[in-house]
Amino acid sequence: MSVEHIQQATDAFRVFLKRKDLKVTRQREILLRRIFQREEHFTVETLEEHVKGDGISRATIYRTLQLMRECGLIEEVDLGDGRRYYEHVFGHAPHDHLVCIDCNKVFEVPVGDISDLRKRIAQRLGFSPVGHSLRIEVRCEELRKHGVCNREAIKVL
Amino acid sequence: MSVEHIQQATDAFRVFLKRKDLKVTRQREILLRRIFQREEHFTVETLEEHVKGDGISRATIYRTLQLMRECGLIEEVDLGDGRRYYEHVFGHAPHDHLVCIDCNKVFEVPVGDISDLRKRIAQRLGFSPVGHSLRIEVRCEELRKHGVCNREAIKVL
DNA sequence: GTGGCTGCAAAGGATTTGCACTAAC
DNA sequence: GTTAGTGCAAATCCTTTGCAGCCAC
Repeated sequence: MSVEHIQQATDAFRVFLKRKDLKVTRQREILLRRIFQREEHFTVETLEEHVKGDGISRATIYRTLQLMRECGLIEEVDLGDGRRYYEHVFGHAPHDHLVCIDCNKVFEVPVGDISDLRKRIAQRLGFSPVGHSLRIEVRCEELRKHGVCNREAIKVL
Repeated sequence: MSVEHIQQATDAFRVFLKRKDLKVTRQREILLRRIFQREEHFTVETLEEHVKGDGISRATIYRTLQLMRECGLIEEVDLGDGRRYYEHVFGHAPHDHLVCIDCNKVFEVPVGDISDLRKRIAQRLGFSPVGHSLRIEVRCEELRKHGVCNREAIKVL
């Protein structure tokens, strides 16, 4: 994650907070930095790991993630295992997820053609699309045949 | 839901159970019938409502839904509110969901073009697709402009 | 100083699990 | 009869909330 993107996110969050008469606190700044420094996909649990030692409670993590979502800095991701995953939005192109149900690896694919598709689908019903979440489930052929999968996940959780 | 589809589902479930040396119980048969008779989208909670009086515990519902999922009779649906929804698979064409973030109505749209798309995406990475989940978020223009939405949801939860 | 923020611990809600009893085969 | 299934209640997991003290502004 580039320094500029972290800065961009930090600024956006500060502006958002000010506009809502909310405060820029130590905890909020640290969480934002950690999220944009280290992680692509994360859960509350992994994030808590990564701020261990910074003295930030889980309650604050939940509350802060909520704010960042409202601010549009992070998004919820459905990876199909029931857990709540997030990813930050700056610094990587929008993408969808391909999840292997054999080896559980997660691959990211550019949104590409789905943009047109979702627009067509929404317009057919008279709506304007504002977002989408697409998860494609796949199986490794290698795994099925030889019991191993050598394919590297583009992003491993 | 047509009688033939209920029969088809019942048979499939029985075969599945036998093959795994599991038992065809009163509870499993009732749950299957209720699911295929009445509901398109449902949660454990609504299902529990619909078998009230049949003496089936919540634990059994959870355990049975798990089996039906393995059997391929029902699927989990992501409607984006964190709750776990299911839908049965027989008797209606595969479809995706379009969720209005203004009025919370849910519309179903035929899978159509996404089949090709997901195949292309999966094959680009060397996988075979086995399923997908697509949720498109939209806003009602009417609601935004006039504070009301007269559009009928194709399937309301 | 004021009003929002935080940590803590308790509460909530959904789902899972251990166990003794019951039912399917 | 044997083996799995069920109901119940307890346990677990994740998330939210109430409150007293703390910190940004």
